[in-house]
Amino acid sequence: MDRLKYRREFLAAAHGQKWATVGLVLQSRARADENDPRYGLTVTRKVGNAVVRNRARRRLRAVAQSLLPELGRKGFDYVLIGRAGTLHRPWDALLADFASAIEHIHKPGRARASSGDTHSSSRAPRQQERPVHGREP
RNA sequence: UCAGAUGGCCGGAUGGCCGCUCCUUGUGCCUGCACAGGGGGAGGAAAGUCCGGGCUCCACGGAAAUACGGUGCCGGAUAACGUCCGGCGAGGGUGACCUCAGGGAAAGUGCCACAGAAAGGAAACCGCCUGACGGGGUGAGACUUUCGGGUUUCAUCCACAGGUAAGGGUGAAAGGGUGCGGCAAGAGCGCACCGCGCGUCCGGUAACGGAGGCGGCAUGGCAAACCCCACCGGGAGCAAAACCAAAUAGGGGCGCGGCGUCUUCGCAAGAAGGCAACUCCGUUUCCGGAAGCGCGCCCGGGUUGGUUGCACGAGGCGGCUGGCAACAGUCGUCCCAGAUGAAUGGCCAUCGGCUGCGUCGGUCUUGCGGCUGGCGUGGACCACAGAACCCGGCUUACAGGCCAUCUGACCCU
Repeated sequence: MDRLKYRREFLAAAHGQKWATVGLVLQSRARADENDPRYGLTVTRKVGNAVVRNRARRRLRAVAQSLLPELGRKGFDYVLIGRAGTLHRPWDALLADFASAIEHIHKPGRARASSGDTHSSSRAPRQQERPVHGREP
């Protein structure tokens, strides 16, 4: 599974759908293709020192690698953001956090952007999905 | 046994399931990737980025000076250091041992708050002492008297003039300290010892130490105030730097072509021919050149991606030799992280540790309670902390534990 590597990809995801839970914050963006889902990780200095940030990032990576193949949709980028609760959240609860977050993001009533249809998403005025396409070459 | 001192070391373990990265071997459509087997994969501080180097680029005639910055007892170690080792001196501790920004204050300038009389070529606030033929007050005595007093002597107080740094008081610090003599009272005024300074001899590579001599106290403290002296230092940093590949707007260079207009052919694109030259320069024309234009090529720079730099090194471990040691030499052996939105792990179980509670013992104590051991049980419990070019240090953080040597008490033999 590919990971996000460039700053502009993270910025694009930050403008997409977003859902926060106790253990993590999930952001997503619909790409204009039908490739496998990708993920990126973000843990800011606010969470703690380098050791704490590394541990939080590894837990989030394990979450993404275990659940994303079945829950992630093709053509989507997901960014998992660590928070203070990521470190001591029980493992099952952390998995449940991710599952509920991805469910909320793809819920049909929330935004039609979740359908993966890029043309309808550009017409939807709820979220700033449009600059994503403008930025992509 | 208890309390310490110094030095060194470790800093969770085992298993299962699922993953990451690098190397290597094999197979496969062998470019790139996939699969399988094997192997490596965070620290003592990886941290702070405070010093010193290697390496890279830039600058530079060797270098020196000025400025600026740093270092500062002596000797040694080292690639180098502000580091380390061994000494010296001063201070602290019963001791093992620890601490020290430890050059120069008779080169100069400056500062020494508050308090205090005075803070630096001394100074008289209190105190102590002396003074008369003199001034004032009080008391006592003597003489005299017209009984109001007067004269005079002594003591004492005040004022005055001087002497005095021993004492008090102020202060971080008051111009050597202690003792004896001396003196009106005092004072290095004299003497002895200590301190200080100067030179001699001895020991030591030296810092420095020791002995004896002279001086007779002059030279207060602060240099982490300026400063002086000695020594060291060019600047920036791996996001350094080199290379490759793309796609670009603009820049520079080279080469070629060309400009306007008319006619003919052609739907057009364009072709052929004639006439002729917009701006600048060579005074003008001719002619030539240059720039503006187009095309092609090249150069350099920036952006993005990739590769190198980049892990065989002032390398680790062990032995021997030299040295008190830091360390050096030599022999053997080993290859030991290499990520880049950043790998080195996620989850579970068992053990271990820590800690709270309960309970049962042991021991010390009058007791409260302390120490220690067993069992049960609980705990988002598990120190500080994550390589980023690499080394040598320093500093800071750190649950718990181990080892060695040494010191001081107490007990036993």
